[in-house]
Amino acid sequence: MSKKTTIKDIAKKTSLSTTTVSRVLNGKSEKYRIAKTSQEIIEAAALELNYVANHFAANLKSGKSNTIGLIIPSLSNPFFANIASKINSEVRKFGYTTIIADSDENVEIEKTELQQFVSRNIEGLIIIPCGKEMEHIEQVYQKGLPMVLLDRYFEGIEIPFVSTDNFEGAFMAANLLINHGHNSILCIQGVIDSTPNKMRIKGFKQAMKDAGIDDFKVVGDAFSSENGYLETKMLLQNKIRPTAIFTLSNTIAMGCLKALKEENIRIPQDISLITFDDHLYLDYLATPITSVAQPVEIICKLAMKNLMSALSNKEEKTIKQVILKPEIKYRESVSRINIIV
Amino acid sequence: MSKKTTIKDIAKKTSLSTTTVSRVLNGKSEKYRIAKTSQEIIEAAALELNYVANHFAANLKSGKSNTIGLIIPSLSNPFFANIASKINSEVRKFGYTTIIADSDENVEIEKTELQQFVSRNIEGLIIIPCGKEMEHIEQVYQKGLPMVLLDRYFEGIEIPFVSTDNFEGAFMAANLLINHGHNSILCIQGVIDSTPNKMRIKGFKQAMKDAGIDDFKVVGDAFSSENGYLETKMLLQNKIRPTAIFTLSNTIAMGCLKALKEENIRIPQDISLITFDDHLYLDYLATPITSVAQPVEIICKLAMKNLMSALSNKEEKTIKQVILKPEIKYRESVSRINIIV
DNA sequence: CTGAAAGCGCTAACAG
DNA sequence: CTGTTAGCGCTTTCAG
Repeated sequence: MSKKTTIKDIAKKTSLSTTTVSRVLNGKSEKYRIAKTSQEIIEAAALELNYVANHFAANLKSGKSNTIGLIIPSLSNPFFANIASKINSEVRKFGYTTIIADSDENVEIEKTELQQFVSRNIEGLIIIPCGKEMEHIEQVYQKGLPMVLLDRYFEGIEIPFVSTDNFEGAFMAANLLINHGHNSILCIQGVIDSTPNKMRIKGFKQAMKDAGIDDFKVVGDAFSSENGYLETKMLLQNKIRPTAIFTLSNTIAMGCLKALKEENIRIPQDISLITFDDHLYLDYLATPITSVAQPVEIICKLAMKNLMSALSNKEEKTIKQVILKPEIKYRESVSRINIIV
Repeated sequence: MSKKTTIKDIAKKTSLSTTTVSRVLNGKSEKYRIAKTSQEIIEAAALELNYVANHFAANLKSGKSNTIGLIIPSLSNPFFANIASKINSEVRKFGYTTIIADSDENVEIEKTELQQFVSRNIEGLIIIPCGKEMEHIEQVYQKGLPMVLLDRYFEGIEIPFVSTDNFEGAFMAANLLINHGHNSILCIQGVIDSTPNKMRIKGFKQAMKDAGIDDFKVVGDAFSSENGYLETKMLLQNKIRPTAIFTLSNTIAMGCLKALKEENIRIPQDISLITFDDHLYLDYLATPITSVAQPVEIICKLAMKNLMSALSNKEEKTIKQVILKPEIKYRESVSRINIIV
């Protein structure tokens, strides 16, 4: 690898000091009233020598990395990939660069990634925690690093977050099922310890309780299609089946669908399905699936706004925890049942 | 933000030199035969003071960033998000960290991201170019930075790449259509200048030519669902319709599906559909869609192997350009037509 | 087994 | 308008 050009090289070539070169190359010519001619020769030299600033050296001195870190649980989950994409373009708008890390739903990896980020002097952090632990995150937050949690958050601590009203979403979904006459419902959940999951379960159970329904079950333990597949497969071993399934994510629904298809169970004739998280593809399925949609676009924008304000006035640690309302997307996957008494 | 602990702090606290501290903290105790006791007090102190290495300072001196850069055209495209996810975990296996950038299918952003990466002293680069230009990429390559192109590449230059035989894939798809009796075919393409797109078009046209079919058309200009949607909408304005559509990506197919659904056109009764790129969801659609599947897993693994070998022996610039065979996933979206003569 | 000293490339006082 | 000087925090000779 050919050695890189440094400002020193440029200084030598132009017979100016490194300071002047640095100033010109950082757009501070105005501020220091540097001669037009100097500017020109420096810029010409930089171009000719193919100069690329050494970000590390600059950061080491200035302490500004101009970088935002984003940790998400899984890029292969379209729900998160979509968020990553949106955050990325938002961040760019503010003149920062994003570096993305994928924790693979694994706390240990999450911890490593977090350390990586800290050691890279990132200026702000957006995290969708994998949700199993929070100490490591809180510790970094307490050090004063601006941070926003997305989607998954932790209760009872002051880290800012932007999320959806998961209780409400699940409550709405369960009630939709109930109102359609369903009274035997299976709920396939995601990561058990994660706040969104807990809230969803709470909302689900509340609806059951309010309607006086006892015949329900909660199974599963991951926001993955494997989980959805396995749980559905197991369910179908029994002769007695619920009338409806409520999956707590997109990905779980996908696995559930696969199992249902393998067993030739039709939606919604044989079983009804409703899921948390919306996605384009849900509209094109054999039976379009009714979903609880989160306002992803808004979540991302708010998170960024939140983070950027923390970035500009660091002292004032305003606690900003926002919870947005979800919305039901009615499609055709929930059938109306006539209750036989 | 509370000041960070440095090795200096640890040195002071332990009454050892920064050199020794650095060595212990970098796992070089063995190599320098450092006393067990010294190791222990240093490690204890590091833990207590909550030490996190400053990556920039380390890199500035050593020149090793331990980082691989990945540039992809769009994280919101599941095909690429999936690749990002796989690359990310492969890279971790080799003890490196990935930083991901999303060019948003925009060459200008791609150029900026590339500069960002270079200035961050990344050690290797995996790029899925947005495909419109290549000079900036080649320039970085010529400087000696290990690099592999994925999926999209450029012909006639020596940068290593791993891709699919796009000609063959499109040729196979077109022939499948032809063998099913289709003789009026619309092809909706992606980014026109990109090599995969060009090769696919070539394969498609070759098949048409071989079969003596004149009634075909190529439209569109982006690997996006909007493109698929718009082109299909426009198509449906005409009274005369093709018997089959061949979309050159997943995302295009999605948009096409949306338009078809809006106009109540059934697949495959009214029109047949085949698409490049496989995806789980294609199996669960109203009509499961036949696709040309790329061996994504293998592509990612090979790319990494390629990159890692370049990383270990930099002198030997072996040119490694590999093209893998795609595979047709037969599903139900292509109907058999009886030709009326 | 340990340490002193010399920078990596850049920026930021301070000083003209 | 420009330059000198002093580091940022770490690693790496070189020298015990």
